[in-house]
Amino acid sequence: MTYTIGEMAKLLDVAPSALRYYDKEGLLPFMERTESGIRIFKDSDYEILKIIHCLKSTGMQIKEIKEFINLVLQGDESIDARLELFRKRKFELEKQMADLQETMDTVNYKCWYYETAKKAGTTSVPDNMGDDELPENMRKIRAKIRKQG
Amino acid sequence: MTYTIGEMAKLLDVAPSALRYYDKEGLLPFMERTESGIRIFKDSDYEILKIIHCLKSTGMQIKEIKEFINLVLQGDESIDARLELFRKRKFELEKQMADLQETMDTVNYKCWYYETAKKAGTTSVPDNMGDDELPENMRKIRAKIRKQG
DNA sequence: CCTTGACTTAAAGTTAACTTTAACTTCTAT
DNA sequence: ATAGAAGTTAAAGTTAACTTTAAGTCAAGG
Repeated sequence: MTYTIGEMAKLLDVAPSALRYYDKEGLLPFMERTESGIRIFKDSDYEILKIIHCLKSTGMQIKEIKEFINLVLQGDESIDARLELFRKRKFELEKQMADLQETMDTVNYKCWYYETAKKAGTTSVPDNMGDDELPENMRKIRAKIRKQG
Repeated sequence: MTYTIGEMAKLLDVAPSALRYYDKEGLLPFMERTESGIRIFKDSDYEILKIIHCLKSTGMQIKEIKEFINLVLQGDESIDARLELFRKRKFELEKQMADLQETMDTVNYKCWYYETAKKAGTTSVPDNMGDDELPENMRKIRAKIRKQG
């Protein structure tokens, strides 16, 4: 199956200009064209673009992704390097997930804080609660946010 | 307890220039200064900066965070609006976590893929595996990445 | 007193990842 | 045959969130 740039853009929910940009940056080394110069996207290009999206989501930049594409072009001799690359991405992702969980903890605390303030009609109620008055699961996170010199 | 801009920057692991930028953008409405004009950061500023960091992590931009600060300045009458804001951030975070999990699934698939390729010495081994030869937990994700027209 | 490091400002510069524009060509449908 | 949608390029523009620069002031130690 083949696709025009507009069709592929829709499949991936990106702008055609983004796909042209990726092509220009060398991220699509197997791109084919019609005689008249129009890009022909194949299912294999879809797969590459899915991986590009994945790598972008792990925090890699276009330049770094291009280096990965260069590894792909080296064939089987770069299998080790590519495995290492994905293991590193996995490690980065784990950090990102831990960070996001911390953010979620803080947001949950703030939801509790404003729910409590709403019931009381004033933020001074949650503000002045002692540690012993807090729900148990809110104590650790409040301590993290607050600084008492 | 009070801090200079450099001390606060170290506590938060950001550059002093970033704190000046936040101040200029109106994110630190309770900033005090010495007579000679030097910023005095208090523990309450630390807390605000922690919340700014949290909101940034949920994907909010500085402009939007400033609107939140404006709500804070309105006092108790904006409790509802602030609660709604944090509930929305929680919703956004849940989407982000789901996206990150999808990315992790793809990275895990690629780790398996290159481990298999490494053992075989060639990527054509995992490439040509039928669905029935894949580890069970890799099937769904490979189907998601692949497109067969 | 004097040096040195840290603080101040306004304004300009940086960076990544696209997007937009302009001028043009090609494909599709009637 | 022709209109209009969609494709092409190179080059310039956008945006956010800072950072850097330049020129100057302030604070602490010897």
